[in-house]
Amino acid sequence: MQGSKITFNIDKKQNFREWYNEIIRKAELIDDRYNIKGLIVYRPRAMKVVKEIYKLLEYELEKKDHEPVLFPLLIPEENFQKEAEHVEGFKAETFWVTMGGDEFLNEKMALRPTSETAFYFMYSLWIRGFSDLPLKLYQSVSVYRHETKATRPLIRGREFLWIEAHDAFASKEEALNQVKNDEEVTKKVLEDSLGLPVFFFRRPQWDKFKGAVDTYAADVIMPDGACLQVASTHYLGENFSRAFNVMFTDKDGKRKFVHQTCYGPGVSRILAALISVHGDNSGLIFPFNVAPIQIVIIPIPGEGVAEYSRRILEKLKQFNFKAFLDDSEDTPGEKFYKWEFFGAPLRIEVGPKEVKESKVTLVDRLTKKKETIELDKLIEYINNFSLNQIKRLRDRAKEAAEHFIDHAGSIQEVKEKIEKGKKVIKVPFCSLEIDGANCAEVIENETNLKVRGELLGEKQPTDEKCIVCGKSANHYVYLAEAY
RNA sequence: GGGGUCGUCGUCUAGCUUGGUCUAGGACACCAGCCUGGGGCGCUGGAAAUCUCGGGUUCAAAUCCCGACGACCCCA
Repeated sequence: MQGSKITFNIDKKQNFREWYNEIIRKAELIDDRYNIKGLIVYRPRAMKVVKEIYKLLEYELEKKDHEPVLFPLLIPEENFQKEAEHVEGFKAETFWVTMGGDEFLNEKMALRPTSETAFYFMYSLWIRGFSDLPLKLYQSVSVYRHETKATRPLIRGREFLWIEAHDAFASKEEALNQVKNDEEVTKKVLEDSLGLPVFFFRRPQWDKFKGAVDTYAADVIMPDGACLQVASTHYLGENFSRAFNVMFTDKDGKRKFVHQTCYGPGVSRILAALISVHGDNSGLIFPFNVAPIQIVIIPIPGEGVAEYSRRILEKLKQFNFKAFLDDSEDTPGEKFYKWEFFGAPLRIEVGPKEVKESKVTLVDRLTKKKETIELDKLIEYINNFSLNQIKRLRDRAKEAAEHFIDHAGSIQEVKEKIEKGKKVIKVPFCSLEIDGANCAEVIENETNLKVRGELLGEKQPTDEKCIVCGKSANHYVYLAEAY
């Protein structure tokens, strides 16, 4: 692994898919040579980031009163079939365990594609009275879906990592409020900590989670302008509590069904977005706070350099920075290229000059600008850098996303905007209820774009017409390609 | 769901059309030794592939045929 020479020369803007396919393998993030379709190995460089992403999400969820649990991987068919719409939605892509040794099982068991039917079976046992509510639990696990479409590493796999939070409330209002809560968690982690701008939509009825009343979802705009759904939150109403008989005795003494929500941020996909949005033609760029190696020290051989660089490494470790001293036999130039490719946000160069003057030379991965400072100022500099770098990454990502966004007042105009390279187009639209499905289909046939939904918290049209049927428009919806 | 391209050392590949000369060639990476060192791709030597798997045709298969598995691309 040491000293491996990387030749990487793919233009991200021109050829994003190829860029992505190459970088995830060459940067040793994943290995998709595992011999089952759609299952990949997460290598250390990816797994370290995955753990950081989990940490951020779990921290925010727990701040909002969620507690961790771990449910079994297997769900008995009996549970699975309780909510009719849910089974319909998932049965085509569920893996089933049918045998134990040589014996066929009496009842087959599903490899969880999602865990509503595992959680709510237990919720019916746990929830008695209003004092048991709200119940807010989450688990950090992998789920399994027998994807029939083409799989794509980290983006669409038959196994992927996520968190699923399952919340039960006494009232509809509290449940609906949880959706806003989930939006906040998503934005806090994705935008504030990871620098990934998200668009939080209410999805149309024809595109909702099977079994939900309403689905809300966060999309990240990828470098090719297509949307990647990185988290979704579902208002389940009483659909599942009725199916699983999850009831409580309210303050008025009456037995009532709980109101539920569930929230699923997709960690695999968040990683895919992180790689895609921040990387450039020289390789990966990680935000400082989640980088597997935050600071790499490259010695330029000379009098006292080895010892000086070891001293710096020790100091950085003392301050809990993830630092690495590359004292391999490669030439400094080779190391520069290598660590830029691997996305280390900050590089320290130390050579004879620095040793003599008690200084260090720092290079920012993002701008590649060099700066030499006093060794004494190093920690202060890094603290500053970590705050500052995420801001710059976020601004840069926002700019890249906005570049794709536009609006239109007719299908013709949508087509013109597409011609001009726009990929996410806001239009007035009749209805997100099932009666709008026909218009969505027309749009998809004409433009290849899907209706992603209405942006939460955005002003909706007052006297505009749907661009397809001409009926009065109730929503501004965003049209985009989707992963 | 439909169509297409492809699978040879760790990686990228040559060979496949016209089966035998392939005991499978190269480059990069790897290992050993040298050299060098502030933006990489110097030297010498070494190890590394029963050609994705299963079947078939043949005296003979990386090469031809069938199937499976896997990867990528395009369309719905």
